[in-house]
Amino acid sequence: MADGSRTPHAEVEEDPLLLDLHLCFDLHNTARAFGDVYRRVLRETGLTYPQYLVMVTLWEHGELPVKRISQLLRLDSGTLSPLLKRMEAAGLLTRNRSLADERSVIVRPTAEGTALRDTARDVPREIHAAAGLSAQEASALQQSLRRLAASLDAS
Amino acid sequence: MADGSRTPHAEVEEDPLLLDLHLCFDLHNTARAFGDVYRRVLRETGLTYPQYLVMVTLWEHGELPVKRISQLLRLDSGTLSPLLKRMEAAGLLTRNRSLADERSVIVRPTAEGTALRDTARDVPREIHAAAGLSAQEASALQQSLRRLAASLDAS
DNA sequence: GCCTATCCGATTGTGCACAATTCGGTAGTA
DNA sequence: TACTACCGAATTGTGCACAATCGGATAGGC
Repeated sequence: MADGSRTPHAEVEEDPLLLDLHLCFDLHNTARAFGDVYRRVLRETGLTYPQYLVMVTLWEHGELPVKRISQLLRLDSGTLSPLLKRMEAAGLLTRNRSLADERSVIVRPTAEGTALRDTARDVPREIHAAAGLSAQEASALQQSLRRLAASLDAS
Repeated sequence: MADGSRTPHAEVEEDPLLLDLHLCFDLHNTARAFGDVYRRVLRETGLTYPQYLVMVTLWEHGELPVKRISQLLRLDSGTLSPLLKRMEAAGLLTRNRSLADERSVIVRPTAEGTALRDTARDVPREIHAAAGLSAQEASALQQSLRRLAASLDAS
């Protein structure tokens, strides 16, 4: 923000929007707050949050086709293509056409990308600490969010 | 999406990310689902979700300086400036320097912008129906989200 | 072997989020 | 009055989300 108005929930509550907007609005605000925390926590790694998600999937699964990453992270090809190119330029991964199916592009972490896992080791703990939720609270919130998302998707 | 992979929560659950990521991930997915619904519901109005938020504040408050809109909606000037210009070009509002303080720009809905309220009349109800939550459930979820956002902001 | 439907990725264009900077305007102070 | 500190919008640049489209590749039916 260009000024100091990022102060947590100050002016908004005293002058609320119409009631129906609140839920989606709070959802966005919370996502934004998460974004701020991830930005700070990931600063050392040089990754953005979506890029961190990609690295986590590569650390967990090893090489993956773009299509699979898209499914796992629900990221569009229009998002993934330039994102993966930036990460390739940063030396974190390689992109190569599959020999078996030349439509498919296989993404593989480089040694540098794999090594970044050590730098990112504390990220989960720091995020968890910042959220300040118990495992039960987090799980309950997840349940609510998933039910809501399912309902929205189904509508 | 370019293909049919937007199917609600299919492949993700069978092959989960690390546990710590889930909460933020579900948050993003739910925000995305809300985005889809708002896009559909707002299609008739020609507004995007952030633009709808601006119109709602103008319908509620009448004319407002940009700074106030920024505070109410937590939108950055780098976001608001081009957004308001597009809305001005669409004939929904006017932007004029305040006579009292020429640093300030006052945003006013046009007649067309005010009339759009009728077109958007059913938006709250449709969103509520799509979410499928009782008032209690929605309120509880809001509480959780606000507590979480506050904790993240404070960290 | 050929044709067609389908799949996959990349690309293009628009809109939003955030950081950093710029610039004019205002107000407080010497 | 002149100087300075601060304020408010706008701009620039980067990155992500989504829609629409294209072109290459595969597989199935004939």
